[in-house]
Amino acid sequence: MKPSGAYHHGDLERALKTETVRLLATTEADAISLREVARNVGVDHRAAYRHFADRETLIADVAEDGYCALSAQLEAGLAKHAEEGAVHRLLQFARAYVQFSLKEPGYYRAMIRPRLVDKDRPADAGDAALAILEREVRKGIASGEFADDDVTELAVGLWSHLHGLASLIAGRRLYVKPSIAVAYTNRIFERSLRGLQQR
Amino acid sequence: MKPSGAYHHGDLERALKTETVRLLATTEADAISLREVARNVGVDHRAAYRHFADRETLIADVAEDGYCALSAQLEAGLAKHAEEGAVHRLLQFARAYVQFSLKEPGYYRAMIRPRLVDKDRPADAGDAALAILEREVRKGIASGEFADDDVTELAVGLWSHLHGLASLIAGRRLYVKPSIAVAYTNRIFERSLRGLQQR
DNA sequence: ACCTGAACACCGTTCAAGT
DNA sequence: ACCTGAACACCGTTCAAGT
Repeated sequence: MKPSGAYHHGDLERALKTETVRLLATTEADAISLREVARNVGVDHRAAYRHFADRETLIADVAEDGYCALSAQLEAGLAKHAEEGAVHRLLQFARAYVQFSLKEPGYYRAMIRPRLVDKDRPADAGDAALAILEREVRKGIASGEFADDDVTELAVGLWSHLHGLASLIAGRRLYVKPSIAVAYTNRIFERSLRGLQQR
Repeated sequence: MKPSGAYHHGDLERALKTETVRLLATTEADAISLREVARNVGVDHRAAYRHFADRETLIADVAEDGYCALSAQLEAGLAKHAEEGAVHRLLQFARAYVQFSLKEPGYYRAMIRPRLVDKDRPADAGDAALAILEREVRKGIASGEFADDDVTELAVGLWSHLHGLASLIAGRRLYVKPSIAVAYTNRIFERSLRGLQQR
């Protein structure tokens, strides 16, 4: 909190997004207000409109940042398993995804928010993260580990399963002890993955 | 809309829930207000507090009704496949689940809402729907169709996958042409299910 | 029992004005 | 450019009062 009357001097956009993530870590998106975010940053709430079109855009921008961070984590994890087969790499992908959802609940909650409208949106960071998954699935088909089905359909299948698991936990609709959550979800994902394999 | 000044005469609780479902069919939960629901029903917004503790409870009660309706649909579908094996029955389960989410987006949106707190809640209608899935999985293990793993873990795995698929669609984060949505999600679920099978 | 008048402390958002 | 004073039309919720 800053003394009022002073300018924010610095990256207000960054500060507002960071505070939003901080609040989202413990609360759902509809329970936080633009005014509260601005108040906590020490700025009049109308200052936010200089950086974001509206409340929804603020959260959408946070989600975008979150998807970028997730992609980075996914790639970092995969880089450590460069020599492994597709199954191993996808299990690593799942581990990184779930870990991200647990360690960054603020970002994750923004990322899984329902979209209010299906607008003609340009490809976003969420698509980029899904593209990583598609790439790995494609490798698995090329290596003969997976059956030669539609790549997008396979990727969407795995993506939706991870989304389902992590969002049930993030939305408090499924309780899994945090200490075992990664192992638990990985066993489930592993079984799901088995269904893709060549037999 | 009724002329103001008159009593609602009738089941106001039912009327408020029905209107909430109607609004949720096209809008997200945080975009509808208790005042709007009451206004559309032709009643002062404070009348709602006679029936629901607060706005959140209204939506939670709608969700509860939705889970009851879903359970009924699931059982009705399964009843038509009484003689089939567990795999077939679970595919029927998946079809009924996805169909419900598509035909009743208002109920479904209420059902998948994040919980605001993890309170010590009594077993609810959502647990009952999951219990149906557990029962079917148990049958599959008993018949030797599925490997003898932890029943709850297997059921949570399938449940989360259906939830992930249907909620991505309901939340407009995944677009699937409505005409092929059931077939599409069923293929994905079938693959996931394959991972549970004895080999 | 069921409903509302009046009121409170909040929202998101806009416009015109300050530095 | 970046920020705010004043204002508007909304919220959710409570309390005391009407039929």
